[in-house]
Amino acid sequence: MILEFNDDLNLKKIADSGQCFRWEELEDGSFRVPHKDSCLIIRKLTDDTYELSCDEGGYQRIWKDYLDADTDYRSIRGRISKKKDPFLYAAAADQQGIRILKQDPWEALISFIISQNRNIPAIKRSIELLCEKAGKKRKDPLGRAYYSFPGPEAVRAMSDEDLAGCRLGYRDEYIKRTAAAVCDSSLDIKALTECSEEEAFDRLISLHGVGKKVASCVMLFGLHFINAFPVDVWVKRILENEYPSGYPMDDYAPYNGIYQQYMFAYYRKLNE
DNA sequence: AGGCAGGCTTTTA
DNA sequence: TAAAAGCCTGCC
Repeated sequence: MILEFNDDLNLKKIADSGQCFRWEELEDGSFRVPHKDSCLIIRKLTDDTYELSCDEGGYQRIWKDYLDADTDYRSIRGRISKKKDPFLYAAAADQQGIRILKQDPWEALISFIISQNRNIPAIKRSIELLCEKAGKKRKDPLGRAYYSFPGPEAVRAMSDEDLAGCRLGYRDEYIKRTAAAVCDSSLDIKALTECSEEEAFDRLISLHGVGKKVASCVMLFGLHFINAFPVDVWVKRILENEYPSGYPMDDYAPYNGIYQQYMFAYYRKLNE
């Protein structure tokens, strides 16, 4: 189908933003986007039209929500004052096109446990290995093979050898225990989306291997609490270097997560 | 209570 | 060799 889309949407920027790790750019500039049991091929045609491999029904049912299409990112960017906050203003201008995807919470949880203390290429590699070893082999809309993200049972059933083959290092124990916690319902993933922000945070950090940073990422990218504000090494530097007298977190509620993402992507680019 | 040091696997640059 | 979208334990 051809999709008319008049708000911010830059596929390349989203793919590089560090919020998702399995988007793949194809030769023609389109992107392969796996999500749950589905896979979308999406390509930009003009400023506000895109070619999608799904039909209208599939878009309404799956991808509209995944792309957070009902949120007006342009107006959220428009709330930033150039005068009061030139750094954030510059970041948002440069990173215009980023959206916060509504990813699968389980995938976000495992992905961000894997992410700790590693750079993005290494994260992508481990996740790809995990999918190859425990996911299901599927075909994308172009008929090419890819692997789905394995569910909790599939991860729990992995042999130590297969898990070690994902090059997770000390994190393999975290992954194993988290999969077990979800399987035996000591963590109810589905309930997380329905509880308060505070409650969701508390439940997440109670997991072995999940601290404040990873929990915040799961909240922002998996549970779509767009006010969650993950502080990693880059954001820490931003707060120290650009906001020595304090960051106006309260003024930016409830959009702190979106603004964090602009700053994160922008600052990384500046320091590459 | 809350902060700090050291260790942890592996990859990347 | 240092750093990487950190967390855990132990210590104060």
